[in-house]
Amino acid sequence: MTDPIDLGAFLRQRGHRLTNPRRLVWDVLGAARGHLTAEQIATRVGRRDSRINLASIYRSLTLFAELGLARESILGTDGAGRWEVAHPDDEFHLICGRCGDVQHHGGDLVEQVRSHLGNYHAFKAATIELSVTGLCSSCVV
Amino acid sequence: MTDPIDLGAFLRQRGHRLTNPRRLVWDVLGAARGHLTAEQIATRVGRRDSRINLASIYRSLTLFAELGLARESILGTDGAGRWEVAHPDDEFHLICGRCGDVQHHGGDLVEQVRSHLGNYHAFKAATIELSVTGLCSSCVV
DNA sequence: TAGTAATTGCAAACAGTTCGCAATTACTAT
DNA sequence: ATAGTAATTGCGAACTGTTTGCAATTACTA
Repeated sequence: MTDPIDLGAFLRQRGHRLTNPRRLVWDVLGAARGHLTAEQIATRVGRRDSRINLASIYRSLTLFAELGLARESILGTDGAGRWEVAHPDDEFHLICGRCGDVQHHGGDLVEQVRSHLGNYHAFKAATIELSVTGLCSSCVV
Repeated sequence: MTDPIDLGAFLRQRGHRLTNPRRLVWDVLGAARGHLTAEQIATRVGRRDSRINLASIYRSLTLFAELGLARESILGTDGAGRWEVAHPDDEFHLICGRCGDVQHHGGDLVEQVRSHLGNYHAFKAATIELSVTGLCSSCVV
């Protein structure tokens, strides 16, 4: 649980408005424990206000990403973007090939990767997208 | 440079046929130094035989992937798949945010990641997709 | 060389996302 | 509280990347 942000103030400070679509998308994103596709977000938002359009979901997500509030990653090869509340960069994704679930993991792994890149490859990493497909502990049987 | 494969024999052994689209896609893929989108492959194949359809490019690529000859990865957020000749899993991608180029790198980094996952997360990794966005040495200035 | 099943080209379908525009709405300054 | 104004929405239509159905073609086998 990170600090609850005052979304209205945050947006207004940057010249944006707090609207219903944005509030609901933000709520859904915050309540989700994992990654959500735009479609999933739309469904959950729609349960609360069915008038909200899919295009507005995308627009909200794009805005949140620009403001650093949310994050998109392309996980797996199904071509759909998954969204989540922005988290520090030092996390990676474990995608179970059987149950399809996406787990987050923190720790020093990504930091190791970052220093390796700097030391051996003279590459200044901005974002590190580390996605691993495999079998999670409950599926490996 | 890996061993030049006899594509015809390889395919026939597995009950497939060597066709013009497949040969040309394979040639293009082998001649490319980096990742190619399906569109790029289609353009290059088209220079050699303009009758070849985009759908056949996709079908060839899909087949090659199933047979382990080629590999798709979703790099960046533009949503387009990039294809390349299959390489051992222990490589990672450095995507330069300025010049847009994609570099391959081998080494022990991916192996470190794999063992970390096994040791600390009980996760049996199948494919490791490690993509890093940042600034490459010539762009970091 | 003929037979047959795999493969192609084409066009149409599809999924996910973006865009143009008129109608609406949140905020600002009275 | 209210009116004004620019940001934002909903809608549908466009767009990109990819897949699919099907008749015509083609590579392999015998």
